[in-house]
Amino acid sequence: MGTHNDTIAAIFDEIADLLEIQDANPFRVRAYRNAARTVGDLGSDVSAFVQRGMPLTDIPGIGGDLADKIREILDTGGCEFLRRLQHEAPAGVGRLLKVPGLGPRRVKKLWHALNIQSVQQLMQAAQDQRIRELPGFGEKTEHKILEALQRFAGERRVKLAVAARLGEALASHLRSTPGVERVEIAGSCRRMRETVGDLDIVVVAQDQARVMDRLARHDDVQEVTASGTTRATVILQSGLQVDVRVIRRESLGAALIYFTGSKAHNIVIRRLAQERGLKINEYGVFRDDEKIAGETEDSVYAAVGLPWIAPELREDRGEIEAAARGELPELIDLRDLRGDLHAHSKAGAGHHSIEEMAQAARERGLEYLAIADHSPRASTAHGLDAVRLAKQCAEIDSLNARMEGITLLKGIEVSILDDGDLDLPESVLAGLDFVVAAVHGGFGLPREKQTARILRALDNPHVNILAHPVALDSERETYDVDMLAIMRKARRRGVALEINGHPRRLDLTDVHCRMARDEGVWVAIDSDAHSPLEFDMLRFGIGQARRGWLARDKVINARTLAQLRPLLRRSRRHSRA
DNA sequence: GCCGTTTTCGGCCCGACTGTTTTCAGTCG
Repeated sequence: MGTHNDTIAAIFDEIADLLEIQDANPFRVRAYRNAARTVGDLGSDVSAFVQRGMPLTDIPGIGGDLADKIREILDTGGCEFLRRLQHEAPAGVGRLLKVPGLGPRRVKKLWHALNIQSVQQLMQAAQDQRIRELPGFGEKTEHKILEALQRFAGERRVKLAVAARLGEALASHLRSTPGVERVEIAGSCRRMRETVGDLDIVVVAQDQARVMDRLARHDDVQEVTASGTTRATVILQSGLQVDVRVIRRESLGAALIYFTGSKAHNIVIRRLAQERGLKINEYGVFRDDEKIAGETEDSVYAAVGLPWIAPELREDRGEIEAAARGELPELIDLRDLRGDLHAHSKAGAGHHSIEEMAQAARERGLEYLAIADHSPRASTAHGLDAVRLAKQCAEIDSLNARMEGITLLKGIEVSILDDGDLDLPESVLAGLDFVVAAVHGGFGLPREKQTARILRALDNPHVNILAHPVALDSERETYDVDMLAIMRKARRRGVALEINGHPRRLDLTDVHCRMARDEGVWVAIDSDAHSPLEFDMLRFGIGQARRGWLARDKVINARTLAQLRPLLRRSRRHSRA
C-alpha cells in the first residue's frame, strides 16, 4: 500500500469521474475504475514492479495503455491525459458525483445549464430553487439533493463494530416479525470490511409488506427514503443507510451472494455464468427460463464450477482464480485461537484486575493470556517502570499458582523510541515471558526514519511481537513506513506482526495481512482488550486476517501454549545469532 | 480500455426504485 499506488488510484478514479461526465464509453470508465481498485489493493508498491523489470500488464485489468499511464505517473508524478480532461471539466465537477443521487448525466446537466462546478455552488443553487427549473429535475429531486448535501459532510462510513451492532439490533427486530423465516446481514459488514458505508440485510419471508411495515417501525429508523414491494432503504438515527431486501427461501443463496458483493466479485461470477450460457441474478441461476440453482450459496457457486468462497475473500483479488484451481486458503477461524497476546489490566490503561481479565479470557475458551501493559514513557496510560512491573510479575506468578484452566504470561507493551531504542532495559525485558513492541509517538517522522527506528527495534533480541504495525488509529492518520522492509526483517528475526482487533485500529490492514501471508511472516491476532468485554474484539481481528487470506498455521496464538513456548524461545535464540 | 480453448473485433452483469415522464431515464447497489 505504497504512496505511489494511492496516487495512481486517485488519478485513475478522477479520470473515470471526468470521462463519465463526458458521456464516454461506460466500459472505458469501468476499466479506469477497476484499475484504480486493483492498484490501490496491491500489497507492494507498483514502482517495485518496474524496478524488478516485471511487466505491469501482468496486473489484471492493466493493459498497454494503462501501463504507459502508470509509468508516466511514476516518472513525472502526474498524468497528461488527466490534465487535458481537467482542462475540459473543472475538478470540482467530478466531485459532484460523490453526492448521493447525482450521477454523470445530472452532474453534466447541472454544470452545463447552471455552471455548477462545486459542492458549494450546488448547495447555493438548491437553496435558490434554481435546480427544479431544469428539464428532468423537479421539486422533489431538488429537495433530495439538498438533504443529501446536508447529510453528506464528507463520505459517511462507520466502523465495522458500530455497523455490526446496529445491524444486529435491526436484524433481531425483523426476526420477531411473524412469518419471517430468516434475517441475514450481508454487504461489506458480512465481508468484515473495516469500515462500512451502508448496511445490507436479506430477509426471507412470504409477506413482504409486513416486513416493510415492521422495518419502518424500528426505533432506530429515522427516515424511509425508498420502499417498494421487495426492497427498501432507510436511514438510521446515526445517519447510517440500510438496504433491506425481502426474498423467498428458494432464492436465499443467490440473494446473499448478490447482496454480500463485492460488486467486483459479483461481476466476475456473472461473467463466468454467461460463458456457460447461464444467467445469475438475485433470484437464482437460470438457463433460459429454467432455474437451476439459488437456494444456497453453494449451489450458485457450483453452477459456475466453483467451490463456496468465504465472504471475506469476495473482493476480486484473485479469489475466483484460486477457487477455480482448488487453491482457496483454509482460513483462520475464531475457534482456532488458543490465546490472546495483548491485553491490559488496571495497572496500566485498563480498568480491571488481572484476575478479572483472566477469568473473562478463560470463559471465552482461551488457554493463555499475556498481560501487556504500557512501559514508562506512556505516562498517560500509567506506564509501568521496572519496579511496578516486577510487582505485577509476582502477582501473575501467584495467580498462575492458584487459577485453573488458564495460564497468564508476563508481558509488556514497550514503546519504541524515536531512535529505535526500547523504553525498558534489556535486563528487565529478559525477565518476561513475552515482549510486545509498538510505536506510540513520533508519527510525523519521515518514511526513512520511521522505517529505520522500527527495523532497529526488531533487532532487539527480546521482542516477540510488533503491535499495530502502522499505528492505525481513528484519531489520527497512519504514518508512512516501508512495510515490505519491516516484514522481511520480522521474518528473519522470528517476530510476529500483530493484527490488532480493536475497532479503532484493525491494523495490520487486510492488504498488509495478505502481504504478510505472501512474505511468510508470523502473525498474532490480539484484542488489545482494556476490559473483559473487549475480548469480543478478537472477532474483528479474525475478520481482518481472513480478508488477508491468512490460514491458521501462520498465526502464533492459534498454537497451544506448549506449541507457543518453543516458538518464543526460538525467536530469541534466532535473534541473538 | 481490457480481453480472448468460440473472438485480435466485438463483446463487456443485472434488476429495483424514483421522479417526471406520458413510456422511461437516471441512479443505485
